[in-house]
Amino acid sequence: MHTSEDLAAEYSGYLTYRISQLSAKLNAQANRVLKAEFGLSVVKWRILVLVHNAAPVNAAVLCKGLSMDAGLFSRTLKTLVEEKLVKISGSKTDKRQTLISLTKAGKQKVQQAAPVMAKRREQLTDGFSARERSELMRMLNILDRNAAKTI
Amino acid sequence: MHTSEDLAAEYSGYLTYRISQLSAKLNAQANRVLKAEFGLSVVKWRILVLVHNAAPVNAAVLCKGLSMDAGLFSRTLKTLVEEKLVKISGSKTDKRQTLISLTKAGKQKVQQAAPVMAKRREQLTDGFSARERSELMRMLNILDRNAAKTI
DNA sequence: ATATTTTTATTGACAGGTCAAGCTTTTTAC
DNA sequence: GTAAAAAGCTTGACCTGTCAATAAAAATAT
Repeated sequence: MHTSEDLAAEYSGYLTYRISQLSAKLNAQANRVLKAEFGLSVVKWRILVLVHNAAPVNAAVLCKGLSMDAGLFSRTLKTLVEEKLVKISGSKTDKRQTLISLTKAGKQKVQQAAPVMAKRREQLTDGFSARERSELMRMLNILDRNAAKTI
Repeated sequence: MHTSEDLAAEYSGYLTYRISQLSAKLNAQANRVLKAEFGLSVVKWRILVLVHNAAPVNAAVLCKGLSMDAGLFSRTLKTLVEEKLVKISGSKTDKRQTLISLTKAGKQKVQQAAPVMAKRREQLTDGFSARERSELMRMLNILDRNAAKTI
């Protein structure tokens, strides 16, 4: 008879599964921190960060930049507007677009959360040398490229 | 004004984001292949593989082995039973448990899909030396451990 | 100029996944 | 031996994320 540890060990050789597990863990954790301390979700946080660095910017640019689904973006943006963290205005040059920027409260939120999230990222690679860190990034790049052409 | 490429490049230094993106990409791809060729999902596939290697086994062991939510597992198992890929029977020794094993059709499905999925995993690390492959696994282990204690 | 195609954004429908409540059975503590 | 706690599983409610359909505006082609 197998124990759950046996099975976990067996499955852990599956790279795709490993990555999926790690991603889920990191995501759940980030969501917990963001919600508890700032009332945010990961999706909201990502949008806020990009808007902070690029405002005023339209939805299509953000969606592509984040590889985010347009529907998810649209709905999340709506709640961010309701929460008065971002504000939108119609573009003069293209009436389809809505230009997005942060409100004062939105900027404050980003400035509060940024150091916490940065620290979290640093802790994640605790024990990595600078060389290993860049090696990891290089490997992720290759995996990403291979994933694009897989099957 | 920023382009979506600018934003993507900017955000790509965020390790957690990179991992999340890669994971989503791999997951979507696996789902496409599994659905198109075998009528499966990733969740179903993972369950089938573990049951194949460990049957007869109960739900709790599989859930822990896959770090899967018990609710999701229960519902997915139900459809696998309806699809006649797995069969369940009550345990003699513990009346709470249901023992899970594959039907003949379930075994066939695993045997058909296994090589396809194995090839996919191999392609993913195309260009990696054996050393790099194990180095990647080592790094993922560290990330996983660090994630456990982060914030 | 006008017709066609593409882009931008929103919406509805649905599958994937999480969380808490509840029920039965087993284990633990006294 | 019985009460309390924990384990195994299911279900309901709910949130996230994906996909297809739609509508308006802009770009392109002829």
